[in-house]
Amino acid sequence: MKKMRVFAMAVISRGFAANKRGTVTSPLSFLSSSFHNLTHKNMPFSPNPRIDFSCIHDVDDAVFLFRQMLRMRPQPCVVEFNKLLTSIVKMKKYSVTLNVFDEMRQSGALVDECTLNIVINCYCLLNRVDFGFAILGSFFKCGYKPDVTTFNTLIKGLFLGDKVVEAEKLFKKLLMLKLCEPDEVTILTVINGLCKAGHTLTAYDLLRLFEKTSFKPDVKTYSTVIDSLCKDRIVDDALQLLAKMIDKGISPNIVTYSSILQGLCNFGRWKEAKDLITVMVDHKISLDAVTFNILVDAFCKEGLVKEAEDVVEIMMQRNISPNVVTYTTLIDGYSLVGQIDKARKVFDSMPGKGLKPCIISYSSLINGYCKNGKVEEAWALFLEVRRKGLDYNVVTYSTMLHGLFCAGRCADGLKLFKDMQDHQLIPNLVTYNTLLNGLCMNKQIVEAFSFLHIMEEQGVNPNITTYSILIHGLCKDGKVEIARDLFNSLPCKGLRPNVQLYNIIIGSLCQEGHVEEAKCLFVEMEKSGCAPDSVTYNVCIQGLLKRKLLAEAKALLDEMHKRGFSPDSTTVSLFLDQQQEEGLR
DNA sequence: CTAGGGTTAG
Repeated sequence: MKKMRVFAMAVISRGFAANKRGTVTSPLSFLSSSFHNLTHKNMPFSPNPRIDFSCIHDVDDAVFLFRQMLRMRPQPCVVEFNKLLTSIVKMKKYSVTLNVFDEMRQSGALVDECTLNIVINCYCLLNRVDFGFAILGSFFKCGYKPDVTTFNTLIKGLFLGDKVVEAEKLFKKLLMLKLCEPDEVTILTVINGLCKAGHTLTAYDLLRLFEKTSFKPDVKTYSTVIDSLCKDRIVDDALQLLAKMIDKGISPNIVTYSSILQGLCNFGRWKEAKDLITVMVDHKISLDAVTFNILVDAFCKEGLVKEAEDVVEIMMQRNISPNVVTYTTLIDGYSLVGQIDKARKVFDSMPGKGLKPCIISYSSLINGYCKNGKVEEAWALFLEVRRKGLDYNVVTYSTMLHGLFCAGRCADGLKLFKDMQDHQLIPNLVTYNTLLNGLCMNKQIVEAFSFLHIMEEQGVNPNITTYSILIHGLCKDGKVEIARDLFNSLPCKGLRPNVQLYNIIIGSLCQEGHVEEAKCLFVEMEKSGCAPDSVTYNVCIQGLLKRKLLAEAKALLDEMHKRGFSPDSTTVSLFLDQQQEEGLR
């Protein structure tokens, strides 16, 4: 039935575009018009039918309409086909778009530069920029020239595929060989690509370079770099760049301000954040849902859920509806502070507000249950995802994996890991670290090391966390010697130990009685610019006390106090035990 | 609404 409706609407809009004024014309009036007018678009059955795309609601509608278009005589022009392809791209069904394109070619329908650019974009979004480049051949075959859109899309595709160097090369080639005239999208694509690849400072330099040329970066480009600087924790540089863009006469918009706001909030610079909001209001930039969600998130991350709720309240007072992201952020916030019942309540309240929990809402609540030791509830939710027809992502799986291992359910964890790959989801670094940690916690060190090799084979590079997990596992298993060797091998792998790792290894060395070596490492970590934290002092003192080295422990305790740290409860009770023993003697 | 672009959640 639905298909019929789609077709009928398409035909109706095709047929009667003419005579909108409704004037009555003499039956003979055509005699007075020229032949040119007879064939013009005012005729009832125009040679270029216009298609009504508003009837497309899902991908099936689009494909159905496409098949109808192929059969129409005269056939709709290429522009109409391009509109159709675009509608499928907007639904993120890139493979379907490519299939439709194939059918177009097989049926002999015309394609133009736009069509080919749409196809290249699909390949890029499917992470197959190589096929995108292959389409360049079609351009030449059809007698078309790739244009600035083509190159912008290919550059984006290279960045998406992590081919940063190649992307830069293509951009340079574009300039040197004058393949096309770069525009503001080109600049943004390159700068954004660099930022997202972690080369914020390169992007920053390039931006400053562009300022001096005729390629003027626009507000989007500035905003991208500002956002990246904020995420790289260099908020002050972001603020400077903000001042510079204003200097150049480019007005920051809501996006620019939101990025800065997020940067300030995330680093606890609340006062400045408040001032920024005042500036925004002065500039008549009204806060939108995204801005409010940033504030909700910032409060939640600080554990200030009450304040986060207040922000939501203010949002509603200002007639800005909290959305799925807002509530998902709250779920995450409540989960973080252990108020899992409140998290659940927020989750359950969503449908009543006309909002459907998305996969991230589920992941957040699953995470909340796992972190609060309620793995059964987490598992029930995990299964519900499938029933609701939502697609799992890597995070959902990694979260559930973490929960299962924490509950000691190793076999289930391994099964889930396999299940994830059966669902075509590719484990990332976080997944592997979760898996390794789970195995190590459950004393399956050998198994963990075998997965270390698998991850390397899969092209997932272990980071310092990966090795910290393994070293921790070895230490807990009493294999301090092997742990130390692995620790010493890290610099060769280009990895620098962090505080957490030093704490693990120093703590284990102390416990095993290698106090001298632990002390050496303590000195070494300070020399390498890695400042000891309160955990470092606690594990060291605890190790010394267990070895009955009371005097040395006391000396370290003094130093700890001088640095503004306090001993934890374990350290304190160990001290008391020791002093009691001393007193008894 | 014929093609390519920046910001929010785990």
